[in-house]
Amino acid sequence: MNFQILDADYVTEDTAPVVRLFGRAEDGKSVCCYVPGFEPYFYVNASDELDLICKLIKERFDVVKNVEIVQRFEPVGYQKSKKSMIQVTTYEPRHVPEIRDDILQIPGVMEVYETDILFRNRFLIDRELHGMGWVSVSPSQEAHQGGKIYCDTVCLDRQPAEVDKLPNAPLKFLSFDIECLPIGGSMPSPDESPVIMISLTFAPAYNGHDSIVLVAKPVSGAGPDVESLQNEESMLKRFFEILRDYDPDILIGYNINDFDIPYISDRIKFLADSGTNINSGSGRDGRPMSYRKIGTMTMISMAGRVVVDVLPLVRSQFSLKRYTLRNVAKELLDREKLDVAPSEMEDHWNDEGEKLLKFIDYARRDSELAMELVMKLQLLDRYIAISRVSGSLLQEVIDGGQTSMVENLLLRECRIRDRVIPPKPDDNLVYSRNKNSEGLKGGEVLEPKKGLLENVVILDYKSLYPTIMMAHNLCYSTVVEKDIPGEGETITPPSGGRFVTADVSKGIMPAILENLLNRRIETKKRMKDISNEDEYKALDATQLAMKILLNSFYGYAGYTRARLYSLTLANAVTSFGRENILTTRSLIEDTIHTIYLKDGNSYLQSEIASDPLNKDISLSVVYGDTDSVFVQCTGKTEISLEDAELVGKKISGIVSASLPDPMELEFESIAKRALFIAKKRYAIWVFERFGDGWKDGIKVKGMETVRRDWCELTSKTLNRVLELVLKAGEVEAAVQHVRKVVDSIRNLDVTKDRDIIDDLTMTRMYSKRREHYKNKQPHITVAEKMEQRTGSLPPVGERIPFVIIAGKDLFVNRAEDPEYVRENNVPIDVDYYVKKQILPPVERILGVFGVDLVNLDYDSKQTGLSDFTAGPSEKKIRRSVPRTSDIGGQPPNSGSQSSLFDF
DNA sequence: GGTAGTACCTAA
DNA sequence: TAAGTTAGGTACTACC
Repeated sequence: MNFQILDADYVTEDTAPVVRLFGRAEDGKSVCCYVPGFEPYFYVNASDELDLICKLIKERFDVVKNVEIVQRFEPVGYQKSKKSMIQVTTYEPRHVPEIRDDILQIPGVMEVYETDILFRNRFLIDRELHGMGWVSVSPSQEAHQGGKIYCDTVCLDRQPAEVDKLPNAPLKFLSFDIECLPIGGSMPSPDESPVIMISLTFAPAYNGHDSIVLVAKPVSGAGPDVESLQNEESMLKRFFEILRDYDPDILIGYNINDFDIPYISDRIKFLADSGTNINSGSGRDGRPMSYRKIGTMTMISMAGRVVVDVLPLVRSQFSLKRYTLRNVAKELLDREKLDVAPSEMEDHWNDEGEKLLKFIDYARRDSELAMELVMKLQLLDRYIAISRVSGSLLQEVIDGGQTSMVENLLLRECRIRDRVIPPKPDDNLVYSRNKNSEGLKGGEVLEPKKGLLENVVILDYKSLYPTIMMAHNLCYSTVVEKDIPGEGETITPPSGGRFVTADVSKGIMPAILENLLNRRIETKKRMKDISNEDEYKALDATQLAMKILLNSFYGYAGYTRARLYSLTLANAVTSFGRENILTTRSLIEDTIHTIYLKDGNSYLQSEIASDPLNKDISLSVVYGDTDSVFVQCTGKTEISLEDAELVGKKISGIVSASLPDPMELEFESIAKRALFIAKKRYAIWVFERFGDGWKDGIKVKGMETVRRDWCELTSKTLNRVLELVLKAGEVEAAVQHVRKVVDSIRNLDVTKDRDIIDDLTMTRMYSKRREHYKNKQPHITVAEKMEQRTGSLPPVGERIPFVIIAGKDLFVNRAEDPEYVRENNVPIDVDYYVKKQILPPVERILGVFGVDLVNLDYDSKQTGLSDFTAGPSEKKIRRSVPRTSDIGGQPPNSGSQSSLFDF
């Protein structure tokens, strides 16, 4: 039988650990496989007298089952040979952390290694199994008789082996959402407010239901997808009954980690304290779900299943102004969330008819939306692929950061190469690392040639940092710290330090990266001749996972909480990167200099005889950031996209040939027009190959249109300006447009059109606890105002919307909650929006063309606009445009979404 | 009026 | 048992 590993843990039977692998089989059955015979261990590094220390450990600690002297490399530094170390095996996994500190106290003991690897991970790593990987268990084994297990199949196997299989098992997804009845309209609390409804959405369907809403009171006139229960107690019981019966692999919800799951858990505890016991068993081992608060995060665990809170996933993958389910559903699914306002809940709940039915349907929508987000946006595919490639369990990949996956890969490769890994650094070590961490320098950003440019070829380095590590054999295992290699056997990066060459000793990290890179290329190749859509998607997710993993190693090396932290290594990588982009620039400008085009081919001067019919194009690097170069092409005649493409490919070929393998400068795209405002701020009209033709679009980087702390009005106005300037070259039309916008704001009657508030709303993240703010911030003032009004402060991490209202006070004090402004007809600070939100960003763009700011605004007391003049750098030209003239081409937006500013 | 310090968000 | 990294622009405020 084959099944896919969803989760793993262990139980103790007769003082010996037995690993449990939970999963879903090909035939759809859920499986729990018991694996006995795997033992916990760790390493001890001591000076001399290993035999004596072995004996001491064995005598002193009765939880030690065995000690053995083994040969291993130390974690960091090039070493010519392995070292004798002690491998200590204990009876139970918990014994490892129990004795490690005492062992460190033994005279002669210097370090302990791998003392904090979770047992389930230790098992997966050593047996070369992977999260979400397929394993085969032989059919001959007897069923295991352990505990109360909610699985279709319970089996026993000492040696489950991984099998190669791409598609996922027929996984079952259950999405849920709870509704609580707030007492007096305030935030519900588990020891006061009952859970009144639970909505469930199933994929695939459960007994013919796609969704069910459980209601904790009698309901009449509801459809078949509503289950009415007598009271809260029987509803909660029913919820867990369905959960166990449906037996989902993935439990989904929106904000369930921080709300629904802790709420249910606490509510059950509260009910139990008042004498009502509910079987809340929900894991595959029949135990309840549990949660722990770690810092600001809540960690959920449920044996055998994976808990997926959609909120953090959406947060990390989409840049949105707000992450309420309402806004996310609207932005990403184009779906409306249905809501009963908290103040009306009680009224709806106490109703017997239509209002109650409406409430029920509204509740249903929430679990449907969470499910839809996961399915339609394929939110899990990438995590499943990362789990399979890195080996970490899916739950860890979803909850954790890059650390767990990088460490998982490192542990696997190091184990094969007999190299041990240190434990996570303690607070003191982290502190001392942080103190010195100013020593890590990053990428090089070239000063852009500001202004409007034409024919800019864009090239970038493919996976720059990973390829640098491979090319120069940069690794923890190659850095020279302990043993001294021979003459000429080392590489010295621009940042200093020394690394042995791959000929002397191939680095572990370069090996991992090379493997990932090659597999990614192979996966991409396979994608080309595959017609099955699911398989294509799985391969695509796999190649993306490999890309993510490739790019995670550099950051890990410079991360102060990493087990393996090396400033020398991280600095080596970035210093090669900086050197590289600078060399690339001079190679392009000084060595290549000009490219000659003839009959659809490109040549260097040395490759071609001078001929007046040739098209010569001279090159200039106008911008570059870390791994990219923007090359402006100038010629005596018009340069076509095809010409620019030839140039780009020629540059790519020449530069790549000059680089060590596998570094590669890739031709990316062509900017027909490009506008550079500052470092990290530009807009380009970009063309990319699309089959035989070209696909074009405007790409904006860093400017206000892509920033969430500017209002929508700014984005819309700026986008229009950029489009006019870049695509049509129509500066005048752009000026005209801005005037029209300014005019509209100046004449705004906010009391009449309250929808405009949406366009004037800015958002900022409430990023740290209030007491840590040294200065007042607009969004924090709003958060405080909201606290006064509703009694609760928004949680840290939430994005807070605000508008600026009229008044004489300081800016920060005039920030106000948009909802409050809408409801109370609070006047908006029109002048702020014109002078601070529209004009400065617009001027940064139009200033390039000599348009002066004063000509874009007029004082509200004046009746009209004066003519505007060119700026000091340009010739004075009259570019007056009648205010009433039409812009043309862009019909005004109509329909319910329209706004005053959609010109 | 210039400038230092804080905060935020983005590029890579 | 929380968390990959640095570079860089812009706005606001307090302060000289």
